[in-house]
Amino acid sequence: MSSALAFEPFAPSAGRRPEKTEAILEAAGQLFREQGYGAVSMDQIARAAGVSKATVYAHFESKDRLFATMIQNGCSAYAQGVMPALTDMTDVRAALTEIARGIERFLLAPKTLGIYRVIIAEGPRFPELVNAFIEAGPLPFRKMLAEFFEAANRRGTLNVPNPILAANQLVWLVRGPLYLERILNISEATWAKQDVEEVVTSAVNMIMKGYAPETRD
Amino acid sequence: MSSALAFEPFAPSAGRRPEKTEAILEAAGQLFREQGYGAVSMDQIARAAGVSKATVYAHFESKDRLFATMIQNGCSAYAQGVMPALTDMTDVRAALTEIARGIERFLLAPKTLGIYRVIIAEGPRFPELVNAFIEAGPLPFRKMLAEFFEAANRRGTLNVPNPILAANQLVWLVRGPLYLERILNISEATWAKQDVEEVVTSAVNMIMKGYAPETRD
DNA sequence: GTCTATATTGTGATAGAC
DNA sequence: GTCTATCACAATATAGAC
Repeated sequence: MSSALAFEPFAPSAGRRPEKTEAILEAAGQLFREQGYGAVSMDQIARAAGVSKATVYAHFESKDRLFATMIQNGCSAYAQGVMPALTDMTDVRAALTEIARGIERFLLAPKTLGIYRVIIAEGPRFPELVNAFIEAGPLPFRKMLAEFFEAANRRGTLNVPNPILAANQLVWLVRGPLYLERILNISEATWAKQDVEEVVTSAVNMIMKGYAPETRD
Repeated sequence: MSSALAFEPFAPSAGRRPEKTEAILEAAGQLFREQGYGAVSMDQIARAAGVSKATVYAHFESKDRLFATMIQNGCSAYAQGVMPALTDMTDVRAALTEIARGIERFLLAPKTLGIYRVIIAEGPRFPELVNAFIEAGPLPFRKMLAEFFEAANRRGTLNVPNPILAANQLVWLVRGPLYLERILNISEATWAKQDVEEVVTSAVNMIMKGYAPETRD
């Protein structure tokens, strides 16, 4: 029923109207991200896209394939949106703060969290999808951050023995304190929420102090 | 179809065999955690538990209710297993290391991650379940860690302006670098995995340096 | 290609014997 | 309470007209 999905970026225009393909993908994406794979029917998708169910099947051979294509689409956006411009390296604190804000803006955005939700949920059933997701998003992002730390090492502005680990730490120092409350939509009454600015500032401080060049220990 | 679930710890022995209740819950728990709510049928659960489907319905009035009870069960285990004994406070580094190891052992265990997977996946459909989960697990754990940092403040061994934030940071400094690779079962080839000991040691270092008492900045 | 109407399978839930 | 056999329905997928 699954497990044999190809991952071309989706070949358009074999006679099909691109506008409808787009509408179907967008509707499916929103529904899947909000409600998950199992809870969404092809009828709902067709209705939300303003087409008939048969048309959906003319564009995508199965629900599995539509789901896979939607994730692929999201990953492309992920890979693009997640790459901030790291031009200015003169002020490390400023650069780290910029990166931290980018992490908050993108990795904690509802759309990104929706993709995470559905990838985590359906990962066991779609192993190839997990790999495609990792390679399109987290992996290049982690690499880019590691390169930032390596550059700081060369300049002597930081002392980072394991840049990959430091990249993960920075991501999760920002993301972690806000992750649960956002991906689970926790009510304010239940869970005292964290202040975004404080999370960002503190994360930058932790990295600066933890990897300060004049370490005596 | 959902949204009105009560959350008593499940009243047993209204004539039902406790052993079968247990078998059903265990089978359902494992299947739900591994495959998610939608992908598991009541037939599968009955077969895995070694009973008939009608028996499952004699013990649990619906699939929703069975799911909710299973999550509740998992949360109790969560609340118990997650609370380490924080007796010795003389050596802060040793205490932090012990806590960090506990985080790795419990919050990254397959069973815990399975509960997270299914909670994240079905959260939007079961809001009450999310609250119950938060109050049974993450909330008391965060509070306990925050109290640890407050105690360290009083002793002067650490200087932590926001103990709740610090608690989140410690959790995610350990959990974050290992989270994706474990909850998504990423293959070694795709994602260079982190070394557990290094993650733990570095997390403790970050906290110690970031919240050292003699801060000059 | 796109629609309406339909075939078919799987699944949540139940009736009735013991 | 537990089983076998069955219902009722929803959802994936398709046939056939245009």
